[in-house]
Amino acid sequence: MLNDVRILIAKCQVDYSGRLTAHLPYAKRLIIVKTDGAVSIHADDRAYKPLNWMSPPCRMTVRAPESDEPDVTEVWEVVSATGDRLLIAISEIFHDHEEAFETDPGLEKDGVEAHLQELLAANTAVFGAGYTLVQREYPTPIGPVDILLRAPNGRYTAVEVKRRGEIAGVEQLTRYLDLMRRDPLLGDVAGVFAAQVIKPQARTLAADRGISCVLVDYDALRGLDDPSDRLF
Amino acid sequence: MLNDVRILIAKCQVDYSGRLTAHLPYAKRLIIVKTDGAVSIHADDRAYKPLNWMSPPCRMTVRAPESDEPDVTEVWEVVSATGDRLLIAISEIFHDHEEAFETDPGLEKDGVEAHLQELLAANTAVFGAGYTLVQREYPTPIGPVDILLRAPNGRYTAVEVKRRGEIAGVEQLTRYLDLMRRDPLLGDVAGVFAAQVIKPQARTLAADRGISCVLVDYDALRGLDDPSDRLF
DNA sequence: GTGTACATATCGCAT
DNA sequence: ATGCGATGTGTACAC
Repeated sequence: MLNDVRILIAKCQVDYSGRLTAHLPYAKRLIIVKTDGAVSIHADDRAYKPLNWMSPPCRMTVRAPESDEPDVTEVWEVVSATGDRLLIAISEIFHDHEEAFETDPGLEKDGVEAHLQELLAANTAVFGAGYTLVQREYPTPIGPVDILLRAPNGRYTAVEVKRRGEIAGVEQLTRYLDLMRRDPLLGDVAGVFAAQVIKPQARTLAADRGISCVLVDYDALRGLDDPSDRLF
Repeated sequence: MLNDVRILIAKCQVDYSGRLTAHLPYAKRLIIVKTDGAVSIHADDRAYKPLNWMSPPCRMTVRAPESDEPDVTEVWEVVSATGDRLLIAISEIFHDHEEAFETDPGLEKDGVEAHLQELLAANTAVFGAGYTLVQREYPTPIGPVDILLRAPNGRYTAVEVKRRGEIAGVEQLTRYLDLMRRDPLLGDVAGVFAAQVIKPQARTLAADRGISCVLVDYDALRGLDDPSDRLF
């Protein structure tokens, strides 16, 4: 573990070889070395994504330039355990800064799929009157079904929960249904695709597979779950 | 378009609301503002991924702190066209630097799926003797089939190309086959799943669907395509 | 370690 | 804009 984050602005050339090979010709770029060992090389665009990088765990060594690298002042070689290699040839440094950081108190999130699943499991009436919760994360050999319900008439119902409903989610639920329907204890399991927004293609595919769709209003559901929220 | 990239190390608190809501309590962090408008807030770990960010297009305004923010020196508000909002309250600046960049000459990649597809289309013998290329990116209503071949016996063969063969790729090919087989001009199209590595689950699913698998050796194929490469 | 699914995924291309 | 597929996806979690 390094102590400091290093921020370097330098003219550099970069070569990566690993899952693919990639090359960056000489140009001025921002290079960040984090305390977890991660190295990233940024242009002034591409949002937060670097042009090239090495993820930890990896190890960096610095060597002097070879004789055929006239303008290079130093070469960084970053190697990962899987054999990925990042070579950074540095020829001119414009800015160089190191800074110590404490452990970050961390990010608090709200509104991800897990929260949606919790709220739906606690409010099964969303799926129709009389539906009862059997289990969340009901296990199948190819992955867990988000929510398993039982309809008033006794039929099991598998619910796939997504923030945004797209084709892949319908495919996922279809695989679960195929498997569960082979289990005589479950019988002819019904499928429900629940999401905050459902794209037309996903809706069409679901209809074609006999899967019904439920649109979820996250804020309303949270309100049902905790009416005091409405005061704010 | 801003002129400079700004690198700021500061104690800050961050609130994001958009696709989800997220909160970061006060701590020292690295803040980068790129010339494309992107803002990212980094801890000293998590590889190249920021704790919080705003992607362009977005607009940043800076305002003075409210009276109930005693230690705050300034507040950045970053808003995107879709209504996503990032609030950064800055209370102590440790480092602040701006640097101008030129347009980056850009990244050259080799070994991505497109190259694999090119090589396979140019070397149809990989699929068996006598196979001929009908079309690359053969269009269907739900997306293009990577390669369409014709077998020596006249049967059409749809090839899905992946660098790494996983279940999703088999599902994708299955959807294409379902659709193509409805077209009387194509008839009973065969399916081939071609990848550099194929995971056991994907292989099993493919077998279950009557799809055959072809392992591709990228380097050998490139050698076939351009024998001069072997000299290097 | 493998398999599976989520992510503020991001990114690029075609319609 | 939306849809669709690729990504050096990265990351967490279960088996």
